[in-house]
Amino acid sequence: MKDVIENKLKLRSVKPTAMRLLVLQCLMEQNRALSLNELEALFENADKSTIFRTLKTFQENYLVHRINDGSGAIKYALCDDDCICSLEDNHIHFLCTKCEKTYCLKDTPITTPNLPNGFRANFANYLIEGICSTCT
Amino acid sequence: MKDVIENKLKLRSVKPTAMRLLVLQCLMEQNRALSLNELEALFENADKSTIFRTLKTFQENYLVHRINDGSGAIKYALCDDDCICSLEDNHIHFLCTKCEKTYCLKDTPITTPNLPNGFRANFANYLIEGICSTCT
DNA sequence: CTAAACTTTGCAATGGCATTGCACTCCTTA
DNA sequence: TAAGGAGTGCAATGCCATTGCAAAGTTTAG
Ligand SMILES: [Mn+2]
Ligand SMILES: [Mn+2]
Ligand SMILES: [Zn+2]
Ligand SMILES: [Zn+2]
Repeated sequence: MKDVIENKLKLRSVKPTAMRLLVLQCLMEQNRALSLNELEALFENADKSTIFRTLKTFQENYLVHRINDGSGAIKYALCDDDCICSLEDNHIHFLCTKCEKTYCLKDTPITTPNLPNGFRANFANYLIEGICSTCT
Repeated sequence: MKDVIENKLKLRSVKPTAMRLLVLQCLMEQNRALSLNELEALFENADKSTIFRTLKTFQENYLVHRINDGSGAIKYALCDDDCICSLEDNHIHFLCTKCEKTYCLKDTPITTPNLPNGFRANFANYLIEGICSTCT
């Protein structure tokens, strides 16, 4: 288990510090997107800015992607191993308005529409709000 | 011109105060989504909280919809006259990363994907980032 | 092995934006 | 004409993201 986590870091050339291992493990265990505050709450004695910088490092090295779900706080979720956060890697995110949890719907790829003339797309953030399967 | 604006308000049963007429006119003239700060800057001597409450009233009466474009500030844009801000009224928004302007792509309706079992959609926010036609 | 150089962490600000309390003004109505 | 209600301005407040700085930990050259 710890090996899997360390490998994920090594794969992206990120040095495995204690904090990084913990945060990465957390993100792997929860299969959903977490906010900075949610992550902080899961640890008790870790500083928020350290977690913030951990996530920033992760993000810069394609270990996580950030999700703007309109909840006021940015959510972070694990990237796939081959993710480079390109337009092709973007996928739909779902925010349940009941349990307030945000999920990556990686099996539901984003279909980029035909844009008006002269518009070019680099990144897509497709967020669907509704009721999730456990809250139905 | 002023008639058109007043009619828009009457259509939604919103009393036409001076501020409301001004804000609505502003939103009609710019054909794009504006943030609270952008609107405030366009007026000089209007209070931000008044504009905020004006937009809130507009939003509650389907005169404007709010757009989360990840820029840090919520953007507001005019609704169509028959809009009730339902899932069917949701449309794609485009943020140009060069000029920082956000546009409603009302001609580019959102295709709601098939969600996993048990997930139900109520609202969609589909944001595309890229370069707009005037910045190309 | 040891000291300098670099990285990571913790703590305490800072800054931006949304939102609200309160008093004042303005408008409507009995 | 006075009372009630709606709209406005100003000044807070709160939340979240982000950063400066110094301490602690790690790596590397000598
Ligand atoms: Mn995701
Ligand atoms: Mn729009
Ligand atoms: Zn749920
Ligand atoms: Zn542009």
